[in-house]
Amino acid sequence: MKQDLIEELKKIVKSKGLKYTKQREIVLDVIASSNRHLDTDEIHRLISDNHPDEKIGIATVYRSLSFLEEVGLVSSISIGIEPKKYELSMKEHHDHLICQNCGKIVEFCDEGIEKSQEKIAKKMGFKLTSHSMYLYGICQDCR
Amino acid sequence: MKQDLIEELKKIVKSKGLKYTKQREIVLDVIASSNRHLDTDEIHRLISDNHPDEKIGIATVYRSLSFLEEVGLVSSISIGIEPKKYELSMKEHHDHLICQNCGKIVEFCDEGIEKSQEKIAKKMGFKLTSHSMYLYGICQDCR
DNA sequence: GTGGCTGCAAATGGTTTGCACGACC
DNA sequence: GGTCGTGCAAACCATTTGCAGCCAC
Repeated sequence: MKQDLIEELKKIVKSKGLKYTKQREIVLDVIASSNRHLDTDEIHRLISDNHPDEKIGIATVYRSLSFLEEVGLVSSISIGIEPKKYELSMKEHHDHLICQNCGKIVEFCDEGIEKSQEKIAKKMGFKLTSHSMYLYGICQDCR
Repeated sequence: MKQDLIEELKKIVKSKGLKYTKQREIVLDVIASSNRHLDTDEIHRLISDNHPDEKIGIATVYRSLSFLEEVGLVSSISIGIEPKKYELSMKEHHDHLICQNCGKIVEFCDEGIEKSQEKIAKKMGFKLTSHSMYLYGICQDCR
């Protein structure tokens, strides 16, 4: 599955007449390998940890993240005072529950909600392409 | 309703032993008066427009926004490269359908989805306070 | 070979902070 | 009167950018 992502990246890069680089692959790999949402700093740190042989400048991390987000492989979001966090966007679809106190993000997927969304879109004459949903609240640990 | 917010703000401020100031009221008022999500710049600009008599430094805008967010009167979010945007968190709830072609935004509210959200939150141990949902697609006129 | 990409360091610009004055309780 | 809040400008710092060398194609 991580391999699929890399193939996807290669395809995108080629179709745009751009270059495939180890750096872009590593940034994507780090995000794909994490089961959490990562902020820029964590991503940079994880690269040093997981790929000690490679040296990737912070500027390249930023450039890669922008690139990956622009082509739709990753997406980012920032809630309240939390720093911007990145995650894979091709990951099986999911929505988010966010604790307003500790910033914890829990992912979930609900068939019923997906169906309702389609129904509403149709009623309004929209052809849906994607969506994002964020539920805010206080998690068990913070109450 | 805007009056209710101001009362709420006065109560919060008093309960914390802090001071009630015109500036905090104006920042809250500007956000409450808008039907869109506003970024910091727009908020600062709107203050100059709607309250030409008052001069509020940008630093105060930031401090007021942090304060209002901290006490839960407003909330902020940033998705992708979009700048951080603020909105009332107590506002009557609604969701959004956005046309990716012409930018049209249609608001709606669906009872079924709200119910499903509550159900999920409960299952995950969250106490919900609010949520935001954005459906992206192409509207009838643009097809 | 050539254009895009990287690393470095400098520049940028949005956000925060220190301080003295003014406003609120 | 004593604090807290504000305005201003300087400080900060995460992010972006310019440039020379490097690498993928």
